[in-house]
Amino acid sequence: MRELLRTKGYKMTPQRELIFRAFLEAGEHVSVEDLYQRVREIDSSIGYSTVWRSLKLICTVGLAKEVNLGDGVTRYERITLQPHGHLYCLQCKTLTEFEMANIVSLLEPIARTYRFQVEGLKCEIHGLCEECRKRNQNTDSTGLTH
Amino acid sequence: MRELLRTKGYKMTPQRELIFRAFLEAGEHVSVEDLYQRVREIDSSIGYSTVWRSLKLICTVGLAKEVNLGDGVTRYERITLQPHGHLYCLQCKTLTEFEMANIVSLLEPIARTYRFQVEGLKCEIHGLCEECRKRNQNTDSTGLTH
DNA sequence: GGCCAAATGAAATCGAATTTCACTTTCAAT
DNA sequence: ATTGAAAGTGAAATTCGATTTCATTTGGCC
Repeated sequence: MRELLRTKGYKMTPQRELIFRAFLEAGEHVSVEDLYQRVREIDSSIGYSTVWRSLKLICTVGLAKEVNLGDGVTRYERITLQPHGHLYCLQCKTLTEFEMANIVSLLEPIARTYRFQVEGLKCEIHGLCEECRKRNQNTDSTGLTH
Repeated sequence: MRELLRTKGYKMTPQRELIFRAFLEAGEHVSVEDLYQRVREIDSSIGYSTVWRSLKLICTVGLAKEVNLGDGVTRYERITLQPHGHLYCLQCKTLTEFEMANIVSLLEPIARTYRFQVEGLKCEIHGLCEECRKRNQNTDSTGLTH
């Protein structure tokens, strides 16, 4: 880790050490706020902006990327070898990943058709997860709250 | 239009008349700011919040939906019969649509596998469009500015 | 015409993201 | 080990789009 940073001209610090570890140990898809809370349980002197900057840095060195779902909160997820899409529950905000290699092989020809240089592919299914649907049946019948 | 609103309990007003028309005449993918500028060229007394509320209303009555690309600006696009994905140029921010019926037929089984009730499907290709790539060759060699 | 819920516009507020700034720390070159 | 320049830190301030508030006006049904 220290090496990875150094080769790109960044310094290792105790804060980064802690934040990077917390990020890797956290499940997928943490927001700055999520990680900030986790980190401050261990060292409450670490500032929000340091966590924010560290997450940006983690992205810069290629270990993670931002995920934006349109709910106003940016999440960060580790970059994985195989491309995946997201099932996003509009109610509980839970993210589930699904394999999308087969979809990628459809998207790439499309990009080629439009002479587009691909930097990233994204596939999302927004809706209601099984748990939320069950929960809704026991309470109201509308499904969504807004 | 007036009827569509009335049946859902909304009133038609001169402002809405103008904003709705401007939205339909505008190309796809306008932001609130975009539409506000267009509208105020015709009637500069119309407020930003009215434009914002009208776009929300257009979504509510089912004529448009929000598109979020992670660049901090919400765009609105007319709902079309056939599902489409977006080619999003990270440099000039231009959106191009592509047909994705074949991808939808891959996504639906996935949703079913996860017992997910689908509310919306999204497919995006982020990258550089042909124009921007050409433009970059004539200036710098890095490609992206940040 | 008259009512009254809905709509409007300006300004205020919200909240996440990002920047500023004074101070501290890292680390490569002594 | 020392040190100085560059990078990093934390608190607070700022930014900026989205959203709400509120006093006032308006649409459309009686």
